[in-house]
Amino acid sequence: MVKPAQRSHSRHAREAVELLGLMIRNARIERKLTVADVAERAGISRGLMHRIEKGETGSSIGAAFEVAAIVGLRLFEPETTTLNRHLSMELNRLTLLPQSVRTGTTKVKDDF
Amino acid sequence: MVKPAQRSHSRHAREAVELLGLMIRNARIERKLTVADVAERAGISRGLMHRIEKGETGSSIGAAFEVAAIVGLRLFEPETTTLNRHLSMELNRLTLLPQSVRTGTTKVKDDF
DNA sequence: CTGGATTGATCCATAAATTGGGCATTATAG
DNA sequence: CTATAATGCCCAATTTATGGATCAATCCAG
Repeated sequence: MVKPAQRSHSRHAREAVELLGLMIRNARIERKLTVADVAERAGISRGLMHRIEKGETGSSIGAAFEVAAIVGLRLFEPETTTLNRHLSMELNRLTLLPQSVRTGTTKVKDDF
Repeated sequence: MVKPAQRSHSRHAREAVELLGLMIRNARIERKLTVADVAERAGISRGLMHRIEKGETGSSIGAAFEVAAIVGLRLFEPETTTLNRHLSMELNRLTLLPQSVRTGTTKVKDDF
C-alpha cells in the first residue's frame, strides 16, 4: 500500500526535470562514466542517481545539480566562469529594484 | 542545534542552486507577486517557497522548477515551445550513441 | 509616524526522500 | 555464445524535507 502522494506539477516543470535528467544521462555516457561511479563521486546512492536521470520530481535539487556538475553540465551559464557573473548580476538587480516595483510606478533612482 | 547541510556539495552545484533561487526571486518581484501567492499557486508552503528562493540544496527539484515556471522563468530553453525540441533531441542522442561510447579508455579528466 | 502587509526565521509532527541491499534484465567484452 | 559488468527496480529502515503555526523585523502606503 504505497501512497501515490503525488505533488501536482505543471507540464513545464515536469518536462524541465525530465530534460535535465536526459542531459545528465547523455553527458555521463559520453564521458564514459557508470551510474555507480558518478553516484559515488556525488556522494549519493546509485538509486538516487538513477531517479535523477529518470527525471523524478522528488529528488533534491542539490543532488541533481551536483550530479550535473560532475558529468560536466553547465547549468545556467555559457562559460564556466560566468556563473559568478550571473550570480552577482542577479544580486544587483535585486538590490537595485527592492520592492518598489510593486508600487506600480517604475521609478528608478539615478544615483551612481 | 542548528543542523548545517549534511550533504556535501561542490561549489558549482551550490552556486547553481543559489542562482536559480535569485532568478526566481527577481522574476517574482518583477511580476509583483508575493511569496505566499506563488507558494499557493505552486501548491507548496510559504516556508518551502522561501527556502527555494534562498537556494537551499535540500528542496525538491520538482517544487523548485514548478515555482520557476510560475514566475515565468524558462529554464533550459530560449522559447517556451522549445523544451519539447530539446527533449526529443536529447532522446535522439541517447538512442544514437547507445553505450558503445564506453569502448575505450575509462579515463576521464574532471576539471572544474 | 502609524498600521497593514510581507518577509525571514524558528519549532515540531509527519509525510516523503534517501539509503543499502538484493535480484532480474540488459548490455558489453572476450 | 559465455562471462561479466551495468542497469533498472523493489523493499524496509532511516534520515530528511515539508507543512503549519507563530513571532520579530522590515517594507510601504497614507
